Order: sequence, then C-alpha cells, then structure tokens
Amino acid sequence: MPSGGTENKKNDSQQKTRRRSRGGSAEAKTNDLSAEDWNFLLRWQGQQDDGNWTLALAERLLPVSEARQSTGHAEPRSSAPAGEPSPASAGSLEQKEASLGEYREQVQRWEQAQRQGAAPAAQLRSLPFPFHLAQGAPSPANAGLGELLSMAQQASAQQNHAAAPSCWPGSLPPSPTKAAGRPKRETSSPCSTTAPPNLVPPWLGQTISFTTWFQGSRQEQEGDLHAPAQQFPSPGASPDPARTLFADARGGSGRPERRPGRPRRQPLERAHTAPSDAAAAWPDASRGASDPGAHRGKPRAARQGLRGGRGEAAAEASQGGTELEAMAGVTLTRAGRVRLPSKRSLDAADEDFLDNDDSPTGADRKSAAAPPSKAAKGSARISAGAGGGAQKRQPGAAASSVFRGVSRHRLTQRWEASLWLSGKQMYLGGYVNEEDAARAYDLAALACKGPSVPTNFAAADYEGNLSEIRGSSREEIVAWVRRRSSAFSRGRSRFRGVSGQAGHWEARIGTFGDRKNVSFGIHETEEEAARQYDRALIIEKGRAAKANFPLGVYDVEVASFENFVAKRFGGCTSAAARAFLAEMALPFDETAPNGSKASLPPVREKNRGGRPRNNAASIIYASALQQSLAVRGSAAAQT
DNA sequence: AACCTATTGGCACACGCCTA
DNA sequence: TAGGCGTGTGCCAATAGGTT
Repeated sequence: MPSGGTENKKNDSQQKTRRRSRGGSAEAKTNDLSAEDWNFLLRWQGQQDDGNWTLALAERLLPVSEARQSTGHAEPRSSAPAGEPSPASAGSLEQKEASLGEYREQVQRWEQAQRQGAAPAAQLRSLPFPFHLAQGAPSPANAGLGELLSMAQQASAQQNHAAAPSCWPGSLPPSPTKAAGRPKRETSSPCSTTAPPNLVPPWLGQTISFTTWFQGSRQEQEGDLHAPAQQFPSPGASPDPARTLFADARGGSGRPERRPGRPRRQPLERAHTAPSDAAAAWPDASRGASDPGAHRGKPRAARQGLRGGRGEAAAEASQGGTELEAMAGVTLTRAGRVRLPSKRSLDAADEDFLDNDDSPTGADRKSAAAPPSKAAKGSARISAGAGGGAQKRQPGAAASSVFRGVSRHRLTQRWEASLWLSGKQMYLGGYVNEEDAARAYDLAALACKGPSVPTNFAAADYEGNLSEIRGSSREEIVAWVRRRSSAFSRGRSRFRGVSGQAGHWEARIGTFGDRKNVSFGIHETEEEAARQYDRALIIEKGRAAKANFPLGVYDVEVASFENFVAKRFGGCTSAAARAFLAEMALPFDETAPNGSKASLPPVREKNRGGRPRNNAASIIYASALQQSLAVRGSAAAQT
C-alpha cells in the first residue's frame, strides 16, 4: 500500500459514511434534488422513453423521497432557472408514488398483453403518464427544467445542422419487449460531469445523460441492422467467440479438423525422413475433405520436437558442419555464428520442391504459401548461444513459433501474433493456439499488404474472411483480427469489459477519464453489456477504442465524437481528445439555475480503486444542468 | 545501411474476489 | 449491491539479430 494509504482509507470511509446518511449532512443535500426537480426530470424522461427510464428513476427516487420526508428535507425548491416561474407541482410525493404505481401496473398489463400478442407497441405510448407537462408549447419565459432540456435538444440539433441521432432518447423507436420490463439500474455517468457551455459537445448537448443515451442505444440495437450476430452468435450457439476464430478459414468448425494428408514440407525435410504421423495430422484450413491435396503447414512437434528440422541442422552446423549443413544451406560465419539460408532462398527452394511435388494439382501447390522458416532461426540462436534482443530467450524456455509473425510471450506463454506495417508493429492478439496466431498473422498480412505477402497457410483459405473486411482501414483490420483473438476477453464473459454471470452482466471500464472502475450498468445479456462498454470506450477513445463489436456498429457515436473533437480542436488528435476528457472530468461544482448546488461523487485519488457510487440524483441533476448550460450557450451564440 | 521481425520488458488495465 | 483492491495479462515500445 502506498504511503498515506491509511489516511486515504480513512477519508474514503468518511465519504462513504456521508453518502450513506442521506439528507443528514450538507454533502447529502447537494446531491439531492427537490421533489419538483425530480418531477420535471421524471416527466421529461417519461415522455422520452415510454416511461421505462422513469420507472427506473422512480424505483430509486421513492425511497429517497421517503427519507427526505422523514428527515425534513422535503421543502420544495424551484427547478426553473433563476427568475423564472416554477411550474406547477404535480402533487404530493404520496400522490406521485400512487400515480407511478398505477402507471406501472398499466405497463405491466400491457406487457402481459404484449406477450400474448394482443397489445400493439404503440399502445404503450398512449398509456397516460402520471405527471403531465403543461399544455402548449413551452417558452423560455415559463419553461421548467424539463422544457429546457427539450429545447436544448432542439437548439443543439439546429446548431450542429444535424438531426439527433436515431439512438438518442428523443428519437427512439418504442421497444415493446423492454419498455415494460424491469428497468435497468441507474449507473454512474462520468459524462454527466459538467463543463463550461462552450465545451459541451453536441452529443452531450442533445442527450439527457450518458446512461440514458446508452440505454436508448440498447433499445435501438435490439433491432439493430448492424448487430453482428453472425460474428457473435447467441451464447447457446457459440459460447466463446474464440471458437469462431477465423471460422471461414476452418470451414466454420472452430478448431480445425485433423485430416489425412501430408503437410507442407520444408526444405530440410528433404534431407530427412519427414515425421509423417504428426504431419499427417495437420488440419486442412478450409476446404475440408473436398480438397485432400491441400496442406497448409506442419505441426510444431514435427519441426521442433523431432530431429531433422532446420533448427537441428543449424545446431549441428554450429558444431562444425555436417552433411546436413551442406544440404540445408546452413553455413558458418567467420565469427562462428550459424548462418541460415535466407527465407527467400528457402521459399524458392520450397517452391522448386513443390513444383516437383506429387500433390494433386498445380493450383494447390501454387496456392500454398511460403513455409514457416523460423524454427531454424530460433533453434540456431539457442544453440549458438547468442545474446541480446531476440536471443534473450531463457535457457529452459520453449522455443518460438515456427510460424511467421508469431512469437510466444515469455511470461504468459501465450502465442502472440504481430504484423509490421510501415515499420510499426501491430499487435494482433494473444492466442492459446499457435496456429490461430499464425492465421491471425496471415489474415492481417493479406488484408493489409495484399495477396503477394508470404503467409503461413494458403491465402485462399482466407477468402471468406477477407471479403468480410475488404475496404476497411488497416486499423480496422487489425482490430477485427485482434477481436477474434482468444485473449481479447479474459474473464467469464465472452466480451471485453463485461463481467458477472448469467442474467447479471456488468459493463465496466477500469479507467474512464479521471475515474476508475466506472460501471455502465447491469444487463441481462452479455451482448448488451458489451455494447455499453463499447460506447463508453468510443466516447473516451474514439476510433482507438478496442471495442467488442466493429466500430461500424457505432457509426453515430464515432461520428459524434469526431465531429465534436473536430469542432472543438480543429482536428481529431489523441492529445485533443485527452484534453477534452480532462476538461470533461472536472468535478461538478456549478451553481444550478435555481441557485442550489449539485455535485457528483468526488473524483477518486489516484490509485484508489472502486466504482463511483450510483448516485442517481447527482448524475441526473448534473446532466440536466449541462443541458441548461447548453441552452444558455446556444442562446448566447444566437444573440 | 536500411529494413524486417522475433523477443523481451513492463505499464496499464480488465476482471474477479472480498468487504461493508 | 456498490465499492475497494489485488492479480494476471493485454498490449505497446524498445531492442537487437537477421536479411536484403
């Protein structure tokens, strides 16, 4: 524990105590909304999403209201901006509670009827929400906070010359199956921290809160055209996306079937008897039994564990040269180092060999890619005892992969695939299976460098995958491949950023802005949680987000992010994004329009883990205040 | 010499477990 | 159930030998 940890813990404990004692302290007061504030927010939200969100709020609000009553904090405050008349109250808290209960019963009845196919989706909207907005179009003169929020949406939309994205609450299609179900729990919202009006991004200026935005997006996605169902089938169909890894290249069967056939030979095998058993066990990559002549590689054991590989030859060569040395093209340098045949020469030799091979068709032979040639290098390095860089392998460590672009991480013992593009190494993911890593390299190399690039397996094996990612940028291709690595997610969930268990999946990001362990809600399915995680990550990192689903699924979010950054900073740079986030992460400490104060849970000190509290009041209030600030900003801009 | 790429080192963070 | 925290590792950058 770092120095001062005890003190930190003490402070944290004090904060916790303060937060738990609602209504009893000054801190608690600042996080609470008045009944009227809540009423406005509830009404507004209720009209936006058929009451689903409202039910969630109500569930959390009502106990708070009761506590407020019991502790004498029920005095109403005006929720309207200073100097503006407060809209009429919707009644006592008891009445509200009763009304909400009635409304909820109606929704439940609708839900039941809907399950029986007797209730159209539109009927839900017609259910009378207990708290009604005043009749007539609101104007700034008599607008309450709820109206201000609506106007903020319109103003922001006009200002940006773009309609609100379809995933935002105001334009959500009804979601019959979810609208009446148990609402999702309110979650903390790092984006609900405030910012000066000129810093409020479009996507914040048009949304009630980050969480609502997420939840609305979820509704849209349930019927989303972009849903990559074919990539991530339902849990029952394929519990692990890693098993769908390069399904095309394997005929969709996950782990490749082992099938008879001679593996693609390496040059040195001509000098030695090929390890036929292991070689015969090497799977065909894509064509299954229809192509018995296709050999796409050879087992690691055949090359490294059995005598006769190039590495063995190199080792022997290092000890003075042998007949094998001459056959393999292995030479010794003056310094006594082993000089192996170049890949080019080996490839050429192999090609020559293949031309004399007895494989069925010339087309197959030509389609076979260059053979792996790293085994010899790795073994030679070991045997030569060279040091430094790639030769730093521990004495007892396993040898490297025989596949191009694949190496084994010393600590994790995972196979990692990497591709070098323009001198920069692109990480392609970690894999339990060496062949998967090799295929990851192949696919990325083919997609990024073209069909002429040497691959571990036949390029034809990847036609299906390549067609799927054709037209994508390099970054997207790399992300696509990496997403399929067996180590992309590492927990119980198939998805990154998702933890929990069946029916209770939590989306969570370890570091979001200045905060740690920010939760983005509990979700019934992994997919839901994964999408929420993705959205949050996109908000923070833009296109650099390592999302569970292709960024194309989140066009709106990505566009919003880039649009804002472009407007705010004149270009989308990581530095600009970081600066933006730093500003957005400022602790909320604005004076509300009605003169009251609101604050978010305090930003944690560095190295203090834990998720921020799900303080619904502060979150909603803060985001509502943002909206009003946006209105002020747009009004100021117009004048 | 320039480029390629295998390997290592290590930081940041995902995630599970524990506690209140 | 939310928050706190430790562990494991994904991912990136640096390094250095091999190749052209």
